[in-house]
Amino acid sequence: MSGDEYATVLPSLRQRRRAVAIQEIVDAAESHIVEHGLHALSLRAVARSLGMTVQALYHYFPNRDALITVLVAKAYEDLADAVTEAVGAAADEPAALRFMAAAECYRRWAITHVERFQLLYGAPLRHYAAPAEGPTTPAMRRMGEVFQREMFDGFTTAQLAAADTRLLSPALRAHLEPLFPHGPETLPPPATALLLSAWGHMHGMVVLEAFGHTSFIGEHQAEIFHMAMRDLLEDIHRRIPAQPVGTPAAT
Amino acid sequence: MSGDEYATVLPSLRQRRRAVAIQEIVDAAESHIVEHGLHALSLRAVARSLGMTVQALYHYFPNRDALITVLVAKAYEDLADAVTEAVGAAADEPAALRFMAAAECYRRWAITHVERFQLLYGAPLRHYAAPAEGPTTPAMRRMGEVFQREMFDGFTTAQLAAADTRLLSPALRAHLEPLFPHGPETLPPPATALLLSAWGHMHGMVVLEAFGHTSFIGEHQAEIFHMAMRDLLEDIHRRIPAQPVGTPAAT
DNA sequence: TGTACATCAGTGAACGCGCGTTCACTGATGTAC
DNA sequence: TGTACATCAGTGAACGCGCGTTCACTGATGTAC
Repeated sequence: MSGDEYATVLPSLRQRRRAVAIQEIVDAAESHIVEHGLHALSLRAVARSLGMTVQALYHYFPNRDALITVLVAKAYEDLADAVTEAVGAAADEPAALRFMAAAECYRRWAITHVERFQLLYGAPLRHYAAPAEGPTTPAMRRMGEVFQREMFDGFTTAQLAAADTRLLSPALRAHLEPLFPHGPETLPPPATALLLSAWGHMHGMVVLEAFGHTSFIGEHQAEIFHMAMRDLLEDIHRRIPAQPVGTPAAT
Repeated sequence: MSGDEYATVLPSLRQRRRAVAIQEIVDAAESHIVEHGLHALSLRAVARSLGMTVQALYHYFPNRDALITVLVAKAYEDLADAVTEAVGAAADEPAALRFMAAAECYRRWAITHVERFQLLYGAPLRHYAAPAEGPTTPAMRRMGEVFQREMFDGFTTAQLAAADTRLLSPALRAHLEPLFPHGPETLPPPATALLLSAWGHMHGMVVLEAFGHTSFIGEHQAEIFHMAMRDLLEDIHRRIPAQPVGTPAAT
């Protein structure tokens, strides 16, 4: 191995400083959002809180939207990480409890990071248009797969394919079919529909609470959410037909 | 009746002009939101589209927030009106269909008026803080009562009070008890919890669709929403115990 | 190892923009007598 | 009915603000020979 090759592997002083600087900018931007609200986010504000001039930021991000794109991506990652970790921490529990842990974590993350949650699920930003990167971001997909796994744990693909969601139109079936490839298997359309409904349910309760529309419930939000999620899981399981005798269930 | 009293009843020319002007300003603001997005709303923009100077607006609204407050209130009213009307149009149908009509209408209004829906349920606006006017605005309450009526149609208060939502903590029961006075009766806490869960479910699916987070489903959003709402109603009814023999059901 | 050149991080100065809000003023509408 | 005054809708001019972005420049870091 020659020195040249080292050069391509070991980052130079400049490269390391650059990485650090980018990290600092992103961190400062997040702190600024948390402290002053999403609407107050601007390149100038970030530069100010770093003790730099605005122009310097243009060495790291070509424009404001590029910074926001990074913030959005990171927020998705952090949320997905939190949910994944919550499920991991409950790995020894039954699937129902793992699902509850994931849901509670989704809620807690949203409540704790309202501003960043807003960044993800509030109204689209001022002039910012997210770069279309396929149906969902990788992080969203990751999180979706966690919920999918815990919600449908113990059911075979055949069972899921037979889940009662009344007449799924053939067109809808065909559309959902390829959406969720998941390891070797595919999530059958009826289960995809149930998953979307469940996501909507969870997300709706969380978004109403996080954005202050259910403040009249006061401190009992957690309890109502918990109850709703437990019922949700139960109702979904009720819509999946029982295991035909002799067929082994998936893990 | 003297002329003086007429004067207090019949609006003067100035008063009529003023009413018209206010109406025009509000309309222009709404059009502007629809055409240029919520983020672009400003007094100057509204004045511009009316061919006025900004300062003139200050004769009608003390500041920007006052205009926004009116827009928010009107959006709530319009949404509640739409839902009420949709239910009215299905007055002859069974309650389940009336509920579906209400839900579909909620969704349709949100999709059709994304920007105004954003005004209500997106992230809170820039520096705007809604004037706290009790737990909910009258319009929200009105809409809530419509959903409540159709969801729980045919069940007695006693039945609703016995709805299965597992252990509602005594504190939560006590908190929910006085929240929804409704005619002579009160909505029992378990039913309130179910109503909130249902609202979250409906709202979540709508908000995800309206803000573009489920675009990968394409044109089948309506079908999935419909299915989810039908299942929701069924599941909620399943959680309300059957009528004890001999007790007449409420209408 | 030293030297010439390229790359990069940062600054100072400036651009043009749209914003909410205030002030002093004019002319029309309304009111008291 | 006419007159004096008060109220109100609107304008012109201006305020100070924060914003994204560009340009020309300096000094430090990296690279080729």
